[in-house]
Amino acid sequence: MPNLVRMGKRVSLKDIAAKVGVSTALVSYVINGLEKEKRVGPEIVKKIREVARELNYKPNQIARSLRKGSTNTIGLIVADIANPFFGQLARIIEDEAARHHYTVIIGSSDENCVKSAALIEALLDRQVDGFIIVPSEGCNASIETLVQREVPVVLVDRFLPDVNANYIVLDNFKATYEAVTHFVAKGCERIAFVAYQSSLVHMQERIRGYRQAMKDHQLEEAIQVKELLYNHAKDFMDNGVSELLTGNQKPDALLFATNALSISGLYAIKNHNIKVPEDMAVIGFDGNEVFDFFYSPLTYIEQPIDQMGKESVRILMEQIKGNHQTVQIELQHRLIQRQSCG
Amino acid sequence: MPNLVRMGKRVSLKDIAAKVGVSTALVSYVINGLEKEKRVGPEIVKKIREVARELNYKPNQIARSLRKGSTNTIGLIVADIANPFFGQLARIIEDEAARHHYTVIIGSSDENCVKSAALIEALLDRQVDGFIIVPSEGCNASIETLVQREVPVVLVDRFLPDVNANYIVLDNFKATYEAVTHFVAKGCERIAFVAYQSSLVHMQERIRGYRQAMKDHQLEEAIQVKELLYNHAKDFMDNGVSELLTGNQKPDALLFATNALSISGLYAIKNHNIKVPEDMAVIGFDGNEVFDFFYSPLTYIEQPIDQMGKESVRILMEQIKGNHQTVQIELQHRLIQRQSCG
DNA sequence: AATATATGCTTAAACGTTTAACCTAGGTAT
DNA sequence: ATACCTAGGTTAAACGTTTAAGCATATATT
Repeated sequence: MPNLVRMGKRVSLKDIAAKVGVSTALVSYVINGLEKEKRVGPEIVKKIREVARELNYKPNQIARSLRKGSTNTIGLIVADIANPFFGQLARIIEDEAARHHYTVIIGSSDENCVKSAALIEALLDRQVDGFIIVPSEGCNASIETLVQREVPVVLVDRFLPDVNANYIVLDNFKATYEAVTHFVAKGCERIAFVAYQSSLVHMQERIRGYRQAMKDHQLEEAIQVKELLYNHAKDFMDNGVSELLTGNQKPDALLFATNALSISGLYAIKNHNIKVPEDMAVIGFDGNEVFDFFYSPLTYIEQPIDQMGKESVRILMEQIKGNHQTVQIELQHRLIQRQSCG
Repeated sequence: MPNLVRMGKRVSLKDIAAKVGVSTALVSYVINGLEKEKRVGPEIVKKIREVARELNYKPNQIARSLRKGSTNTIGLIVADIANPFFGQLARIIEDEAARHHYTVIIGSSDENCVKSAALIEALLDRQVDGFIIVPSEGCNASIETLVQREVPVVLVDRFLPDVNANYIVLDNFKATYEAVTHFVAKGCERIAFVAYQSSLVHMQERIRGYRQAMKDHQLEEAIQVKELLYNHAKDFMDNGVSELLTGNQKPDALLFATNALSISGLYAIKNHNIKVPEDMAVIGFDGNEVFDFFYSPLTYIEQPIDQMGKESVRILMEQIKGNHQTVQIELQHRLIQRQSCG
């Protein structure tokens, strides 16, 4: 109630109808550009347009949504909107959705499947027309439910192998595979991989790509994967790296599996006064411009984030329109060479 | 229509009412925990609860919003959600709003007042209950309109001097003032300031703080402010800095007015092989962890972004509840000392 | 015995749209 | 004259809630 009092009541179809002296139906037709189809008289059309402008009429989307059963809103669930990777992605999705006259509601799951499920619930209650989701570990059930209920969903950045949902992801296997190959070309042999401990495919694929490449380059015995916990990555990174550096298998190259890991890792490297690339070559994942500030600018695997964002919206729009073919896309990375590999 | 077909129709109050054999009113009361107040019989209460759970009933927030006239949604307009500063801010606001059972819809204005106005319109059409806005240059009119209409608004990061709206911002004057003072303490004399060309108070205050500090330290004749255009900052930064470095007033210290400017600036500095802090001391605004990667980790002015986010939500909630006292808050910065000032 | 009070439930309007169905008057074709 | 269209409108239901108002019945008060 307070809103109505405060905001002096917004003008509705009824107000226009009253002022023009017609029914709300006619006004609705005109507002929605159906005047031909619904055969509204030309003078009336003109009058309605005038009055609508005069009263500064804006349709109430809530009412429209209730009636139409669709809200022109999509829910976007990312791991953390404060993470620049997801921030960029969100921005692209926001713009692309706007082009389709859709609004985006963003939620951060913190890679936590309980939070993720709660977000999905909340967004469903708000009747979003579809979802773009960066799925967390263990959220198979809630995504599966969405798919079952035929709620339009597109997974992005990662997918769930046992859920038959649409997705658009990077070819992660190839990405790390080529990173290792690049290291090898630069003469590295003891290449270690710092990843998150996660059953999610994107991480598993990155690990698999690393392993396979190591094998294919006859470096199988030098394989060394550090899997850190998401929540404790920062705390353990220092120890993790120390361990790596004091072990009997001291690596000459380090591959980081994500943006955040690169940041933490570079800190550790800096603190340990390790020289890049002389003592150790480094490649990161999802690099961004700031990594150029590292004294030896970081060579990194670039994801086609723009394409990922745009396509995810495109696919979702298709699904919302009723196209039920599941779409599953793998995009290719680009290796951006700087100076951290010599 | 397609939604209803696809999603197999969500269960409504009516469905529960029918199954239990009561009116929807009773169900509504029970769902909303008004069974005491509205004197619903204990067995009926139990039955309704059971059936609700059994049918997995979730209230339709759209319908509720239409009826109640409030959506439990707030609109957040930032310059660019892909910018980490705003990403962090958005994240804090998201979490804080969730604690109050509010959902946030984020829009990016690109510092463009037309876009900003369009976003405000779109969010109003969606009947948001209030706004948190990072105002762009020239958007006074649209904000003023909101205030006039008594739509709850809180400006954040910046405010508009001729609009009497709630705001929570940094004491920008003091921030740059103390940065200059810090430079002076480190022995710098020819301190230059790289800012955006903008009439917005936050920028003007930063410039004023710089100027005043320079005056107060008897360095008035060394005052040098470079004001760059938002859209061309990256392009011009290089030239701008070159100019600075070849001019007859070559500075021995550089103060950047924002995060983005620091990034561009550090690039230029790196490209020009300028030694920090020997050749030039540097202080940034809104520094974040990645600046530690610069070969000489950046000393920066830290904004209490957490407090800014939380308080903005708190103030907005007050306003939505009907408290019409305008609240205007200035927060204090912290100077984080690293190595870029010697 | 009459009246008040409490209890437990129903009715129906309202929020602002959309839209199928219906109505009316004039004009055309037969 | 009859039937039939067409143009231009109205009516009212529906979307899913919330909530004021009303209606019984039973119990308590005088």
